[in-house]
Amino acid sequence: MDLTDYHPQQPQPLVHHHGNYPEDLLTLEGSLTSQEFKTEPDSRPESEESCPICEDKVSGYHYGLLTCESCKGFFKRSVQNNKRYTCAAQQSCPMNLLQRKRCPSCRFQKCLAVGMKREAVRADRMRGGRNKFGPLYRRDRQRKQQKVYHQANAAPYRIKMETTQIHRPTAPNDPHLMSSHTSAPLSSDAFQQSHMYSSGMGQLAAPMSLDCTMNADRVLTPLSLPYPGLYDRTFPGYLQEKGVMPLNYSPPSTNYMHPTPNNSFTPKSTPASSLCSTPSSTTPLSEAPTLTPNFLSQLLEGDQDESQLCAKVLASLQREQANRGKHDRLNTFSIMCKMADQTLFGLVEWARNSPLFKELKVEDQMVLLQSCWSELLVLDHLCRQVTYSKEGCIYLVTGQQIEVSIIISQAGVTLSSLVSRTQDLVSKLKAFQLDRHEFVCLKYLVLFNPDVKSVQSCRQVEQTQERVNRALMEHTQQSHPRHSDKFGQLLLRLPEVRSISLQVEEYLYQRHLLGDLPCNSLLTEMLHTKHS
DNA sequence: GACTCAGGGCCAGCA
DNA sequence: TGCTGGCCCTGAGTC
Repeated sequence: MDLTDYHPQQPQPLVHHHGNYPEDLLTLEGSLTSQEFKTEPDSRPESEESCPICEDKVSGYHYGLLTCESCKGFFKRSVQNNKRYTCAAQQSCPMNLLQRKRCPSCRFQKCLAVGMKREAVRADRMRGGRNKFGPLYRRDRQRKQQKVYHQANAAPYRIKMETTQIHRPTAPNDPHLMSSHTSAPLSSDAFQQSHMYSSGMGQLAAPMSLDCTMNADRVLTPLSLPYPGLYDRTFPGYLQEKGVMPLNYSPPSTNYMHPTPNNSFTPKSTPASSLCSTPSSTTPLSEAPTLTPNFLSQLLEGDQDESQLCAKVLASLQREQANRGKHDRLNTFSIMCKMADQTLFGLVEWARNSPLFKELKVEDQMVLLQSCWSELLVLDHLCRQVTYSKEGCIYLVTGQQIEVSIIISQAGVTLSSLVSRTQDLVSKLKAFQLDRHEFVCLKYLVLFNPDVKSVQSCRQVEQTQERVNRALMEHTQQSHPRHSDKFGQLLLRLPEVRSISLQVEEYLYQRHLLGDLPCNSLLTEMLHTKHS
């Protein structure tokens, strides 16, 4: 599937799926009865794993993940020869061992979607040696080993969530899960055992055919968290996902309404691709001409593709689920972490691919990213809300919306205030008609922070920040000449972003200390680095 | 220094 | 003729 040519109007699932994704991973059909992920639990050893692209036998780690030899070669040739494929069909061709040759476009897009990395293909074509993804591969292996261990040890503590969902008055195919289900009485399900979910998220989760299990750590974890639900406030998307998107998560395919960037709702469109879609006259994103188009274009270059991120998250969750037994699914908090982790990976990738960022020393790159990762995550969430969310709702990276009022009504004091705080920020940014240029500038301003300790090329960082600052100022002046204060107003929002992000970090760190965070995640590494 | 393993190259087979 | 995919080579990292 060629994402650049993606047609949102096509009647596709919420998240366009690639090839042979299990149908019910992506639809809500039979959510109560088909909660079980149809993919067979995969307990096979790594060597027998199937390629995430074509299901052929995996031959090792290639360009970022375990793939077969054939997809390795295909990906290498495609990148090296700078191939531009076009899909003759609907950019959703099935991809398996027999059909992988039929559509190189969809094959290549699937390679990217599941996480193969262009940058792992060496530009200098040097042979041999190890690549820079060594730690990533190690982490992946550790995670797999952990899964095996987990499967062997966690079973006795599991509490199936389905038992409490069975009685929910939930229309399985109802796309408006959040709104139509959130009013359902909160079952006394295992959610409530969790401080994480105690603020009503279980309720939100339930309608989404939550099939999460309670792992040993969840059951045994003390309920007294210093910041219950903070994560939810700051990452409402993830919060919803934790209920909304268990690994057998099935985005509604039939009636689900995908918002277009102008906040209207269009049935069955794909919001994910719209971030990078051609700006329309009604779209706040990317609509304004700029005084510094080249520089702004440079900033926008390599900006994350929402649809790819979406597909990546789904693919990652699917793989995770496939590697687990059906009684050993990730709990919702783990799913949230997984999503945050994937989003973070995307943000790190975005930064590392940025020409401006590449100019910095690697040490400086690391220090800067370690300093601002949580702010980038918050900004990412805010942008998603400004771009796609319906009034009074929170938009998930998975394309679904959840009513804020429901969260607040069920949440504790801290959570409620945080949700309100985040939503206030969203409202302000919406009022400013924050466009994509401005959003990217804010990300760069956060990233290029010369005040970060131990940055060696402080001057360089400062100059870049000033440059972005100027570009943002000029852009806001041109795009909103009547709103002369917009530039200043946007900058004034950054401290609030910072504040929220710090609370998120604090919350996550507390959960980490309680052993709730998945090991070997980028998220954990970032938290560790900052607290060490 | 041997081993590991991931990226690159080669080339027969195929459409 | 160009693409595919299996096999082998290479060399940085690890033990």
